[in-house]
Amino acid sequence: MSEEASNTKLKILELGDDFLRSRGFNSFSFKDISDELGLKKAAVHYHYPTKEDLGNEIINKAKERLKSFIASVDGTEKNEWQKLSDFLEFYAEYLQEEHICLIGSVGAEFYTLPDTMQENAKQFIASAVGWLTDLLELGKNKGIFQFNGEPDARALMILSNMSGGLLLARMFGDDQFSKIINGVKQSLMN
Amino acid sequence: MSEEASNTKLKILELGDDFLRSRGFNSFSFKDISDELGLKKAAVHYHYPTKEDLGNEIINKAKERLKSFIASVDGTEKNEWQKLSDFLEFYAEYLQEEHICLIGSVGAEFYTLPDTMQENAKQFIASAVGWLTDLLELGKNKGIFQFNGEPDARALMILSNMSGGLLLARMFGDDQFSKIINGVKQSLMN
DNA sequence: GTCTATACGCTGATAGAC
DNA sequence: GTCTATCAGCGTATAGAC
Repeated sequence: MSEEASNTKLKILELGDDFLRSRGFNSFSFKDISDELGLKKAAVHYHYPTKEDLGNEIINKAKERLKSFIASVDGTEKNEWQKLSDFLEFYAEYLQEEHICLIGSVGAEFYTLPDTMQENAKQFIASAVGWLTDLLELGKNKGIFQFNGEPDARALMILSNMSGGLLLARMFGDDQFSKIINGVKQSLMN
Repeated sequence: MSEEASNTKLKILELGDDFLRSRGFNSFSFKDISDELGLKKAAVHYHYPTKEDLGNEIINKAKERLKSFIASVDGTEKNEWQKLSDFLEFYAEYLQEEHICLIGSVGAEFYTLPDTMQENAKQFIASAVGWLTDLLELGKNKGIFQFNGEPDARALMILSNMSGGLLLARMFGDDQFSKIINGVKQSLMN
């Protein structure tokens, strides 16, 4: 039935997302996906004709995840400090599945990816930078954050801490990522 | 003659290093290398029997580069601030060749790599963390750096800034990396 | 929606001639 | 040291049956 069909499509997408962020785009294949789901490669191609299609849907899904996060946090009474803390936790959760974020997975192979994926990923990450920049600026104006320099430079620093931190955690353990999160928070207090 | 032979071997190594840090380990092939050098795949296999061999030599070369950097800086009158500044510049130079560092390139595909490469990369990056930690500790004790928290947490933060910053620079331009470098310096002054 | 069958180039790797 | 030849397997992708 059509419900199961769309269930397959969703499973493919989720598995693709898993593979992308655990191995990299060029290190998984449609066969990996079909094997894991107990079907044939052709079935995967039915749902996502090309790997580029799948890749873009994975990025689109990440955009939605970010949108959901923002909605879940901006529509509340939380102050800027709590929102930032939630944002950092959003990244920390990746560790549970041994994932890195799209900055790392897409960035490392950036020049090998189809143009549409490069553009799509840029948009996604730019919106994260934008939201974080606004948060930092507002929080600084309110006196909740203390830091020198421009909010957008700080946003880039924090995102590099998150993306780079997830990479380092793979080699040196999750506790190293915790140190980075604590360091980021500390850097906004003093 | 044997000089040209070892020249080929060196060219393969340098090209492999270039490919690894611009595309990723699973996104270049022996054919890419042989094509670029105007020879056949078999010739590449003669110098590096397996891709794993080549990969490990690339990492070994990175170890030497780091060693050279440290030697060039620790054997001088430079103070800790200047050494740190040189270290950050060491990363900034990657931008000229559109490279990322090994934390990014190896980290993103970490679980797909042979065990020997994973171990080798860990060693390399651990030694960078170690040197930077010592530098930060010494500089803090001398009053050259001002920061809260442990030196090793700071070292991880700075390395995540560098590795993540190189990834972000691919998407948003080299000037974004400059902002991060300035931010890192600022974070050690206030 | 999923299957079989097929296409064809690329992959890492080896054997043996020059 | 480099070559030709060859290998088995995998890569993305398509055509057409069920």
